[in-house]
Amino acid sequence: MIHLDGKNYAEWYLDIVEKAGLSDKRYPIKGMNVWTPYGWKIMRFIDGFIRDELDDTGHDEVCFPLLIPETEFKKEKDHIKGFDSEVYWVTKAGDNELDVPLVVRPTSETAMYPMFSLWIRSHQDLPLKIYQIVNTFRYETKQTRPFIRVREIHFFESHTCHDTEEDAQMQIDEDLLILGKVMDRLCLPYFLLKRTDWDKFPGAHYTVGIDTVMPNFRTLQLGSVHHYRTNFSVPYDITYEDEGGEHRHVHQTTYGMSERLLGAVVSVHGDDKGLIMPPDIAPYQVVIIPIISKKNAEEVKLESEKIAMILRESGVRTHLDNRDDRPGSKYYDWEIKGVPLRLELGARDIENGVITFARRDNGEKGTISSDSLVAGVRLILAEIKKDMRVKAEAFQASSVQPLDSLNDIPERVVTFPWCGSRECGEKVEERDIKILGTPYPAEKHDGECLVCGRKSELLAYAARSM
RNA sequence: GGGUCUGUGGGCUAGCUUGGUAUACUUGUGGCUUUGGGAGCCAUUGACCCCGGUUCAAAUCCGGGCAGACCCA
Repeated sequence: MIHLDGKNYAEWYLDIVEKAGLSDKRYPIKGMNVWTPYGWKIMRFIDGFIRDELDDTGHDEVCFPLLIPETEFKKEKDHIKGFDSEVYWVTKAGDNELDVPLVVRPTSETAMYPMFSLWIRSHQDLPLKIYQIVNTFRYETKQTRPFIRVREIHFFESHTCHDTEEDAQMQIDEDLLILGKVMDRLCLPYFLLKRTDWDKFPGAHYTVGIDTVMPNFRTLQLGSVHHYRTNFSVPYDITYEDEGGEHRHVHQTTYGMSERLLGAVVSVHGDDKGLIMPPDIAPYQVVIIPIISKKNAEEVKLESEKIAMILRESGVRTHLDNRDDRPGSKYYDWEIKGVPLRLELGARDIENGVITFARRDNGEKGTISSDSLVAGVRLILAEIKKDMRVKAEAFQASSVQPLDSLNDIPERVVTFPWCGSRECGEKVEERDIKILGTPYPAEKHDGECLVCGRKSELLAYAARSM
């Protein structure tokens, strides 16, 4: 196993992804990997939380076609410019060239919006709130990496239409509440930063990026929330009739996050022994290792089956490792996979009426009384979740440093006063860091621009990004 | 976007300079034995990325493709 530190994080990451069975990257297309069972189970839990939260806030799930006619794709000019260089095209069917080439969706605005214009007629149809969980395709030319930079991207995208800009703005507030709930379950801290004008989503009025810090102090963008105003509804002719009989363009938002969430879970929580899964998304929250000797094989086997059954019936995802193998070997296997809590049951435990436990996150060991098994397990899982969050938050907090001079840029997330001009922003970015944006919601920060010295009210965040 | 390097059983790897029988470890399978932190012994399956060229002969040399890793912008 590779030791994890800031320098060899990339190597560690690839090793863990393979050894934990999250993904098989031997599929013979660059950037397109196979979701293997353990990784897919985790992704399904993440998708499930997103689905629950979106359903609870009145979004409806849909599924749009993968292919988009070139004619629709080209309607919003900034949008095409942003994606032109990285879309896949379908130009042939059988032996025939297609009259209208088809784009394989890099995101679904241009697939959905022609339909929105049919669906929406009156203010009573608003707000329209839909989402889908699908795969999208982008022809990445940079180095690919499982979950973090891929060409086939598993993500969710929600799209909403509103009668007013204010209502659309309220949608963004709701999106951020949903984000908070999902990230709590993943034990992931994050920054919300309003992107610079030259870095916002192609076609957006503004973009809020969701970023988290990786062990090498680079930032990873996990997703984003966009306010489009009427930038798409005008070219796609999405209008509604208001109470007064006037036809108006809708205001739109989108919100999306991808499989990078899993990449972040792996990177932020993992250690030298492998993954550490947050209990909420762990395919197995508890693994039971029977400690068998020749004399008591039957008794230990029966007792461990009983424990597994009790836990399962109480809703704890439990795996009983019955393999004919040494206990130590099993410990290593499940540590790589990051199972939050290990229970061991042997002759000693049965005699004392207890079960031995070992926490994956901090290595702590102890015993739980057999009488209070379920309550004890629940309590420990809750503590693990809390401790994982606290630890990850402390790391993120420690990764941020104020920047005093452009001549000496630490390998950290840096903050500095910024006048907001593109000119000054580009001078900073010439130093090999990317401006991630300014805090969202906006905070007033009085200072003098680090570049030009003019009075400034913005605090900018910048970092090397993945 | 520019450059460097690599591709050998499921995984990792030797061999390549100097062309001729492909190495170790691990995993898998069957058996014996063992079980509170990666046990041991025996048997056994399994590979030279693809296409073309040079040659009596190519894992090895040459060209192209595909895939991967690293460095710089």
